[in-house]
Amino acid sequence: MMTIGEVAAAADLPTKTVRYYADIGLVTPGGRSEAGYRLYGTDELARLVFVRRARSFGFSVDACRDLLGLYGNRARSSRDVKALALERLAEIDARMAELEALRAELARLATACQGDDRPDCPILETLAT
Amino acid sequence: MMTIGEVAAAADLPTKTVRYYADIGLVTPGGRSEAGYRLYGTDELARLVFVRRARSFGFSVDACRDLLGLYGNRARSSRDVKALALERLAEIDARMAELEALRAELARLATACQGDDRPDCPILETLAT
DNA sequence: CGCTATATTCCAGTAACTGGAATGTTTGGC
DNA sequence: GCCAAACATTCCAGTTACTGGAATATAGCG
Repeated sequence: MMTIGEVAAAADLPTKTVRYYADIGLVTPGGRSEAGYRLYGTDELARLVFVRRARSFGFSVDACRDLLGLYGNRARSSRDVKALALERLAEIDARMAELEALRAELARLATACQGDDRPDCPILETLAT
Repeated sequence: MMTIGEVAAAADLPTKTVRYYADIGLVTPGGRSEAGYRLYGTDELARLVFVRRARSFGFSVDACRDLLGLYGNRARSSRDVKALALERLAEIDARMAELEALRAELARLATACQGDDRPDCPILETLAT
């Protein structure tokens, strides 16, 4: 059994985050010491690492909850996992399209702007009208 | 002079948002009615529209504050405006690169996943190890 | 006058933590 | 055996940019 600091180091997560995950019931400690310290086993460590990876893929904490459920379910179907991944993929695509449009317009404006001492600026003009 | 509802409609912003902008000192009303109602003139309306546009370009509220300062400053240099735009552009680029990498990896995993009744799933395996 | 729409302030919640304070526990050295 | 350092606990507040709702006051119309 590891204390929170040990498991946090092992999972490469801030201690604060591990405590937060415990608070919201995402990854709860295996038990508590007599003094009330959270104690984690290798199971919980694996779950913490799993969550860190899933979060790095941009899955929300709620999606991580779902993924963890599937992770720990031997009777799962890969269909359900794939569905979550495709959902996240769609989110990414939507966001990228949005950013791309924004980027193009902003780049156009920045190019049109002289960027000198004078006050005239197509960027401000566009925002104003 | 317009009441908050009127100016919000004219600026195409929720009333709540206009009040919020007043609270944080981003766009303050020109004055108050005897009863304490916020009153806005065409100047403030223009500023609200300006902020809505800048926000839609993804500028943070703080960046909007800077942009508004330049907008209302006849002695500004377009260099300063352009700098803010380029900064935002760099943010967008960074975010897009991040999303692109994420998307590629996630798409790879999703493709490798059968998505059937069986539990075997390379997505979960990747997250777990 | 009364009804309805609109205004006010204040409080709480969102997402996912992060920082800090006040306090309790464990551990290692001397 | 004691003390200090390191680590743990809980709780509160702050972050971003709003949004929803409650309790209350005002305005405009018939």
